[in-house]
Amino acid sequence: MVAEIIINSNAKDLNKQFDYFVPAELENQIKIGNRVFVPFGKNGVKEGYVVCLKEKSTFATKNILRIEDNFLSDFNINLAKLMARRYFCNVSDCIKLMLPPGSSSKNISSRAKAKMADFVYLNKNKNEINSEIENGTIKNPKQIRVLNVLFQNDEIYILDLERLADSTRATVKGLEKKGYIEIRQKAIERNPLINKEVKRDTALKFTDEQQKVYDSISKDIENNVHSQNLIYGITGSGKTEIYLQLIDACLKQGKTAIMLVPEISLTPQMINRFLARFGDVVAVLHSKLMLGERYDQWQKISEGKSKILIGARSAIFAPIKDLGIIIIDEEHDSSYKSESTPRYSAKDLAKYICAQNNIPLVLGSATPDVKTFYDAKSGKINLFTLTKRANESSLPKATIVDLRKELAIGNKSMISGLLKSKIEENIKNKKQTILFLNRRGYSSFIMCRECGFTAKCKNCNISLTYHIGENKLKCHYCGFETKPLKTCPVCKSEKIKYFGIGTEKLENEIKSMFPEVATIRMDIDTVTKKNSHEEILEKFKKDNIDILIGTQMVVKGHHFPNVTLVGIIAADSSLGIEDYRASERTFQILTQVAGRAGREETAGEVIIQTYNPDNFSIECAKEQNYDMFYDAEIMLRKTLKYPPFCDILLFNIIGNNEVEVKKLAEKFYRILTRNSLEKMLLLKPLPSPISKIKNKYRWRILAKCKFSNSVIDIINKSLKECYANSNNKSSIIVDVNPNNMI
DNA sequence: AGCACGCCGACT
DNA sequence: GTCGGCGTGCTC
Repeated sequence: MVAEIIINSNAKDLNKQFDYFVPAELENQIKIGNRVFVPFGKNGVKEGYVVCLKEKSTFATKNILRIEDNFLSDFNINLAKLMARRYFCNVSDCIKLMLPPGSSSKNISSRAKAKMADFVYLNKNKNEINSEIENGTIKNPKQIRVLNVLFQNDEIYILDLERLADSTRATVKGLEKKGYIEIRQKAIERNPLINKEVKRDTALKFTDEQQKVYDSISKDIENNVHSQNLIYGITGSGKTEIYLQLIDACLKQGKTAIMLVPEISLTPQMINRFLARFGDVVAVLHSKLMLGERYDQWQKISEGKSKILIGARSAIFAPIKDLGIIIIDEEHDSSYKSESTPRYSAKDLAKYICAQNNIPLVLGSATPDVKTFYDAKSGKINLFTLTKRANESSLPKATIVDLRKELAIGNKSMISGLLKSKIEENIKNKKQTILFLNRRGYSSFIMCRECGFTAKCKNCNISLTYHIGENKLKCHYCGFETKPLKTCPVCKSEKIKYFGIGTEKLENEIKSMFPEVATIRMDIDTVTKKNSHEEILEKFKKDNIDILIGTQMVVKGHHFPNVTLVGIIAADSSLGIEDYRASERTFQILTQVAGRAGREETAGEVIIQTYNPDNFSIECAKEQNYDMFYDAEIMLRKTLKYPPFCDILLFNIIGNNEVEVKKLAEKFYRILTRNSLEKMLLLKPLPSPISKIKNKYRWRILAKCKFSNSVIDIINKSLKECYANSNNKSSIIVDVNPNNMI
């Protein structure tokens, strides 16, 4: 028997199958998906995965050395192959996503393992021991207490035994030596959900709107029908309750469920809501878990102990069986698209997985992705609209402030007169305020006014940002740090000017404007530890801090009943980016930030400061009107031929040598042009907007096309051709509808 | 990717 | 002569 093996390597040349003999003694246990070790090259041993079994090979075949483990199914292997073709990467890169957490690590010692603990068992029967106690063979009271505890427990954790019997390790070990008991190592679960005393709750009564959604989708679960569904409803319209009851419907039919949420929304409150409804059949997977915790959650899912998985994007690869539904909450969120190899879209893959399993896919959002909404309007996706807010609270009142007029009347501060007076009023009324500015640090641009020199990172073609807290200039791309400049390194002038505003400067300005006010800042610089994100928000809420200043991190997760004012300092900051989704991003983030204001009985207020008061995405965000935004945006997309009317392909050419990068970009462009058969509209290769990051030079080629099977073939063929007998060390990264055009 | 092979210049 | 620089090609 011969097995086709994919070698675990990210080398371009090794992204193919290699044939190996299956030794006779392994023939009855070898399966597709096995992880194996094989001899490879002159005298190397490599890890690989069985992707196919067949009779014979045309190659001079070697023997498989051994089978390592068996975590992958046929479905996994097929999915990995499909992804490799579709996302232009190696099959082994995709397989790694599906293996237990920690097992793809090269360093054996850092691999996740089951956590072992000592458990104690009786080794003789109860009656025998009892008579020995009665006749005085056993007379040590500590030993008797230990044995008594063991009479009550078939199996007990050694520390619990010692505590319950008020004894010590010496006593327990003594009993083991005499043969009365046995101590065995057993895998225990590290549970991130432990210590959570959550009161169980039950299903809430649906509104008519909710009931309609539930009826339709639960029917698909029951009948094993694949459907795509969008639940479009504003915050507070009760999407989560529908999710909960759909998942409950799955459980009742012996099925399981995956719910994807953006990484940042995977907060304790969110998890608690699921624990309250479902208890310990819930598993979570996200990046903040320790490796061991992640491993155990994965294991629990694999063994079928967990029926519900809540996780960030990579949770779709978890080994859950009998899947009944996949739900993607906040489906517009950009975190569902991976920004590193493999650059997959969890939404697209979820669609595929649901179709393969004949189960419904549910997408939910208050501000759906323009492409999703287009598909919903055109009937490709079932559209369910929730119009009523469950708690009948009213939308916040929003006002736009024109910062140009502010400048004209001589206000050079970042806080407009109106916002200042509103903050004052809020402080007086003991209400809380959130100020949103999507840029961290103090100043983002440092220039010599004498000669025009600007402070740039030595590794990246980007200006350094001044951080006043650490008194350093920092690069937000590579982490490079240097001392702030007092004199210009070129002309020695002292006229160094710091431009641009960040959250640190905003905090300083607020503090000097309102000296006695308590503020708290939340951005990557203040959020470092495992739970710090949570801690800051908790502190803001509990200690009733007057003002929270933050980047987009403040947008999700928490609900602050006492926040009645939200100030958006610079609404245009995301408009300027060179990206077809700039308006969509701006609308979404503004709408979400605005939604933070006043969700209880007090109506909230939102002040939106901008230099572009007439921009439609800002205007629509002010009105909190998604439909109005969508209608305007879709017209633009159609005119300009942007998604959903076509796809944007970004080819990033990256390498250590500037000349080589340019050469490869031009070569690839020539090959692509020749192969594309007019199916793609290709733009000439140019240096990327940020032409160097982490000392790597960057060029790019942009293309517009309908991303079809034939286009995938053209690109794969062109990549192969381009890399074939080339000594160019630069690489080409293909990104379809990238989050980031930089 | 990692490793061997081989072609060429440099040097004891 | 022969040591070692790295470009080239192969791994079932």
